[in-house]
Amino acid sequence: MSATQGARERARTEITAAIKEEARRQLAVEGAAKLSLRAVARELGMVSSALYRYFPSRDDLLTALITDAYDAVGEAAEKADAEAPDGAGHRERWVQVCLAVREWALAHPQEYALLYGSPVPGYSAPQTTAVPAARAVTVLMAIARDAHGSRGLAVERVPVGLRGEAERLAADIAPDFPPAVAIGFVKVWAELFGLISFEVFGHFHRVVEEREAFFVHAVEGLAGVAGVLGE
Amino acid sequence: MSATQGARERARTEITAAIKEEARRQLAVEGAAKLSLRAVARELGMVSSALYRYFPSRDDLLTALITDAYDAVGEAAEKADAEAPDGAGHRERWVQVCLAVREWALAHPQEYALLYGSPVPGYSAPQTTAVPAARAVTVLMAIARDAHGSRGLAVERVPVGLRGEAERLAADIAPDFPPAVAIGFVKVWAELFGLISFEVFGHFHRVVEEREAFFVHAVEGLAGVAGVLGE
DNA sequence: CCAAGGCAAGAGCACTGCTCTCGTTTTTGT
DNA sequence: ACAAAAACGAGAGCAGTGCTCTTGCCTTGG
Repeated sequence: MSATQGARERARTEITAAIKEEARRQLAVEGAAKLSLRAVARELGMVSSALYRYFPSRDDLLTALITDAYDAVGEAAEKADAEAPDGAGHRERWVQVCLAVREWALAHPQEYALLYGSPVPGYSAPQTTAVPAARAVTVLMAIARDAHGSRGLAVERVPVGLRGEAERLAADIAPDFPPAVAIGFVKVWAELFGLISFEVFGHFHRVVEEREAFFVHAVEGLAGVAGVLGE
Repeated sequence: MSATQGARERARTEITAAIKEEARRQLAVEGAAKLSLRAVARELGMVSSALYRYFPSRDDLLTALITDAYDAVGEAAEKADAEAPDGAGHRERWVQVCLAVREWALAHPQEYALLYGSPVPGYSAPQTTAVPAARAVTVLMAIARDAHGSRGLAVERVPVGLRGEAERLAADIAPDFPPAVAIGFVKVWAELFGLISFEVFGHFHRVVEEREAFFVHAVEGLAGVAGVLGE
């Protein structure tokens, strides 16, 4: 909080960062299952019990990594949107953001697995991760919103049985969205991560070869479902 | 192989099955991360080292569970298709099969996570699981094939940059499919599991409430992308 | 300046996957 | 039918894990 903090406090934040960094390193190499508190401590030249001053348990370390990872993917999405060329249409922005998320996932498969793979313990982080988790989706939502504002939105109709859910959903996540757009958006959100997960988790092995082109084609289709048209 | 096998051989298959059964039980309760060989052995009244006569390692036990799980979801899909009413259109069959996969996943979340969540070790099963893994997708492919045969197929066009990939893909997975259908089918396949994974892994918590209706709406949309029309 | 609290270290507990050895039992080859 | 070979269960043991507790040191705040 303050620029000049006590030496002890500074040491604490530094060591905490070092622990997370080393944990992230081991996570990338061995995967979440084999992430070992003792190994992290060993590599940092401290004894394992000392590490518990910083993280009360292994799961808390993992939760911290999850929060950071959500932030990282959110930042990648935000950066991609910000760097989109000025004249870019909504669909082009959409594709660029999706590509950024995919590339982050491919570059950090184990961290991605922490976020969108199997939930490791019982339930790790209920509320703490909610805010950073929303960053990436907020970017895509903003694009849909812009498309909506400039009438670049066209969406399929919602079946009657789902109309109540659609209205409730719109009210919850984006009150300015028409219910049909809200439903379409959630669909697309989940489907996007189906595409990324299949690629990251190896299900496209010996199936899809030109993966980036395939991905772009797919998310262009998804943009249509979310109602994000071209220019 | 033979109906009358030696007592030893019969005991072996029985014990192997008992081990997998108990492992599956523990998997459902605690999750894959905490599945313990020793706990399984303990529950079965044998010593842990004896278990290694049946599975060379913990990962091999997991691989066996994965194979069985692929078979289970494949069987669920096949059954749903077989039980579809006689006059059912292609789209209705499609939805029923998707629902069956989803319901299996919701009923066996930990086993589902083994298949479509984070790949646990490095890579567990390369070729062994390929055949059972294909069962479910084969069912959906058959529906698309039937739709194709009765001209119930209409699919978006493939961009030029992806045309080569589309042809190669069609030749690999379904030579009787037009390239555009093959591409659309793979897209839909991945997106379907995005929907299921988000629901099973809890990403729809406090987002989607009427989940079955939402799912049906979503997979009806996917049917369209795969080119499977109504009646 | 001194008590209070944060800190690192070590020992220790209960648990894990896995290996090896050692008798016993079943199957197999002659 | 008998001996050799293979399969098996039990136990001890190794290296590793998450986590707790106690013991001193040292930086803080009053």
